[in-house]
Amino acid sequence: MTNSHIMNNSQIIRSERRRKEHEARRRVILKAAREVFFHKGFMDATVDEIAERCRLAKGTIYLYFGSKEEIYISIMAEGMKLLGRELGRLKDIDGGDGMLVEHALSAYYGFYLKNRKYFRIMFLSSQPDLRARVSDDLLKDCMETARQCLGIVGDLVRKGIKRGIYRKVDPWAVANILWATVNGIIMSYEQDPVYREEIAGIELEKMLNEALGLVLNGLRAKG
Amino acid sequence: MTNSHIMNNSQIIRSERRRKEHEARRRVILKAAREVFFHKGFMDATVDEIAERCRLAKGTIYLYFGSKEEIYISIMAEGMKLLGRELGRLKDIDGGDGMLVEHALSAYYGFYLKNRKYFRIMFLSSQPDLRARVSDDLLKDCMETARQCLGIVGDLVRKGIKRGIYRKVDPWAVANILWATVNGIIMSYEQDPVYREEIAGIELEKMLNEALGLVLNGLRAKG
DNA sequence: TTCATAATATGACTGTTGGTCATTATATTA
DNA sequence: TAATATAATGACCAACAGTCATATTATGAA
Repeated sequence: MTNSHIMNNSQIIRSERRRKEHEARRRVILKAAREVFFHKGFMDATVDEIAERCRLAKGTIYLYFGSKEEIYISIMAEGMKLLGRELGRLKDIDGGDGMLVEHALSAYYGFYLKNRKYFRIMFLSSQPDLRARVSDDLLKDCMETARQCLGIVGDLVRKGIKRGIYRKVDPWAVANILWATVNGIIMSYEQDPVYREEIAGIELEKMLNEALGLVLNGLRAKG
Repeated sequence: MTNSHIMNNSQIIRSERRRKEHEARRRVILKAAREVFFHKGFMDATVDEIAERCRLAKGTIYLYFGSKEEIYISIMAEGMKLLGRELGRLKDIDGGDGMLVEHALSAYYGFYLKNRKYFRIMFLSSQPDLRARVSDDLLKDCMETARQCLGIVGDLVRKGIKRGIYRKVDPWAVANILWATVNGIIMSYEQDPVYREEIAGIELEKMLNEALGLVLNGLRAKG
């Protein structure tokens, strides 16, 4: 008696292969989508162009993703994981040179320079009408990655407090504030680089450093 | 001999009336658009619905605005002028109580509570594909208003430096940093209030206060 | 008042695009 | 080899931004 729910060995192998093929297709689609979205932005990109670029029919795309928005946010999820890996390297920084949060900012800024385009997605992802067309699972996944990134920054702050470099603050709150500050400044500059330089008259890197300086000054334990 | 370029008195009066009627129509359209955009967001709103709401034909809308995006950003421009007026009240605060930047944050937060929806537009307006469909004049107008708002904050910082409350910093840079910080934090919370509370576990107002506290601590002259 | 002309408004129409689904092609298993 | 399950296709549909030929209204002269 064979129960339809129980698979034999070769069936397991096969279904495993299926899963991998499915993953591979997904990646192929995402690669094409990344190129198109990075080049055109969400609004001007079309699913047809993504399909064309990876030589699949449009219908096939929708076998792998629920909506244009779902593809878009999946790319953001990728980007956040990339950032997470970069920040992960900071885990065993010990702050012996008195620098802790500085390394986090530096890593984040480095990531920005190499992966500017992901930030556009991040900023657009705050729009509720876009989020409405993205699955809860994917959104949760993004949030979890964000939480991990924030956790790394928070740990650095915690380390600094233990070492007496920083005042006794809520590391978690400070991590969130640092994160938001940097994003806010980057958003200001993304807004429109031309006008922005006119308005602020200060280069992004200098502005970030000034901001960090200010916050750090407030953060540092009084000598 | 009458030159077609020269108008007599009644013609001038009439053309003046025309101009006012044109302005009035614009306002009517903007009011309807604001309602629709605030309710549905940019992507889910339709120009047809805006037209319906102000009882005009769609074609008429396009006599007054160049694109859906132009309407959207016009609403943002309105919002920024509103904010400018709120901040304008701070101009003759003298800081006798040792509070300067605090008032700016308080005013900005108050504006946010009353006019949340404008922030969604602000965050979306950083997308280049959207900006591409907005006239340069309108974008310049927005930037000018932003500059004025920042100027007010910058003046408060300058005042604080003169009074010896704050360290000698670049008031303009600090104004930009404060502005960006608050926007960054608000964006974090707009991202998704539910998840965000889960992640940060801290209320927006508390977070803003902590951020201000940190920055102010770095800003304050050492007693 | 009447008619000609200019200014303004209209909504049917067009092209584009996100998403669907009946059909076709391919792989698997008996 | 035939039957069945799985995956891919692209013609099709509905929705929507934006257009433009036509209709309506206001203006000014006679």
